[in-house]
Amino acid sequence: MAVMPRPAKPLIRYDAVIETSLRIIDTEGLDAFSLPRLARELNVRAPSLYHHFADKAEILRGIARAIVLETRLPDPATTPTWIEWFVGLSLNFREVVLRHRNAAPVLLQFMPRDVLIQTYDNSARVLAELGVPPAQQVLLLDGMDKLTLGASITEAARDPEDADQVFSRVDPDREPTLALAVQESGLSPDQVFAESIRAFLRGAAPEVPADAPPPGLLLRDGTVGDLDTPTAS
Amino acid sequence: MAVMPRPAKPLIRYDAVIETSLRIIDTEGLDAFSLPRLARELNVRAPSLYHHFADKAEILRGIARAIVLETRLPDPATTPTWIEWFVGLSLNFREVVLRHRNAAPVLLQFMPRDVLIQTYDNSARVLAELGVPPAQQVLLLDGMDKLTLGASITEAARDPEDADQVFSRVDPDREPTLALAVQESGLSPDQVFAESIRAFLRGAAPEVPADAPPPGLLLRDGTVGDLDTPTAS
DNA sequence: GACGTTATCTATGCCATCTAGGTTTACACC
DNA sequence: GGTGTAAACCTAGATGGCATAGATAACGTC
Repeated sequence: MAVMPRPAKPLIRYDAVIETSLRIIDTEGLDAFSLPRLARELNVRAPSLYHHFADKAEILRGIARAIVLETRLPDPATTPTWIEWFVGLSLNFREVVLRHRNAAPVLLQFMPRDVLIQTYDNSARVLAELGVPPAQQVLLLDGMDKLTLGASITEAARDPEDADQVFSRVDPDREPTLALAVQESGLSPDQVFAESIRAFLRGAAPEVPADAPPPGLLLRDGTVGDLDTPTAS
Repeated sequence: MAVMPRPAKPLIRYDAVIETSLRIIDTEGLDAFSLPRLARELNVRAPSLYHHFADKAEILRGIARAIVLETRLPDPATTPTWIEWFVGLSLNFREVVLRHRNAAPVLLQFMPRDVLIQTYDNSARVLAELGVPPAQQVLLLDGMDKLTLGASITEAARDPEDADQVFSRVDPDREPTLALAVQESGLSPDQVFAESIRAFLRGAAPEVPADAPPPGLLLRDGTVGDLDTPTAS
């Protein structure tokens, strides 16, 4: 049995590393994800990874990027109004984050700015088409961004046990008003989130008719960004 | 020089541990915070900390709690409307998080539910006083929560270099619409955030007059929760 | 004053990230 | 087709973090 210092074909591919990493995090949790653990999955030794990545952070960056790129843009043809188009986009993003809830801290730390900027520009064009003046577009984009990111990341970080309740562990004795509100509401977290987006858009762009259709022309494809190899920042 | 197994007075106090930890994280970053580093600051050996805390996570929990408890409630007497009272509360929280921006990941992972629940109940009473029906209170509270948390945590995680811009690193060539929007806006992140809260509240509670004063009666003190020792969950 | 409890210590185990340096194969070039 | 250089893996090990085990001395109580 000879040693094995350089294989005929490379054993380590960028995409496979990211995919495998994400699978480990999804199934075993973020704490279980280590370079030895990843290397074992790839039938390779841990230090070999340093030939392809400068450090662990670079792998985590790739993971964050892959997650965000899973987000799909809604089809304007099937969304009745511009508000519902944005609601669909926000719900899609939230769903992607919750699908990889164990990676939420990674996403927070390595949020890929360039990918998001592309989406924002896309959305800014949608708003411009609707007649929203440029200065106001910032408010709408930033607010939706913060609302969506906040909802996705905090819900992902929560105990999955009580993910079906909007507010969990409310004591009716010590917090009677809140307990009553939760009881009366009867909405799921998804519904509350969607309704939050609608409320924000109504309040932030009252001059745009709520039943205006989404302008579908300028959307290029179904994904949030291009899937090329990550551009160096 | 004799060994020193039990001092006349305990060298390690809970509050001092949390304070010192937070100071290290604030000044040197989260990566620099380790038990040996903390112990050195307290003139003590690292394993001694395990006599007061079960593990490192328990210290981090204390840190997260201390941060949230720094948030002060606005004085209803000096806020003209109910909307501005909530804007003030949200701005206060955001300011606290940004003051400890290095601890944002800790805050995300160890968000002290019980403290927040108290604040929500407090806010629910404010809304009830304003005539908002219970079922709608959930939408308002949850939306503000997500907006505030999202804005605070994502802004804290950003590079402080470009914290003065709402969207940073926008390329006018590749993202012309967004670049124009940012240029025309001229608002600081604080202003955009405050305006987002206002927009959301207008959209989510259109039936409450925007100029209604804040009901100040039922607020107990100036802090978000009581400062007692942390209750076991 | 004896004795259990408390709060520190030293020593050590285990595991993670990352670096150093070696070895073999692939590939470009003459 | 031989030869040099770079690519892609390996083993070994340095460093440092979290956590446990067990020893020791002061305190408080009876």
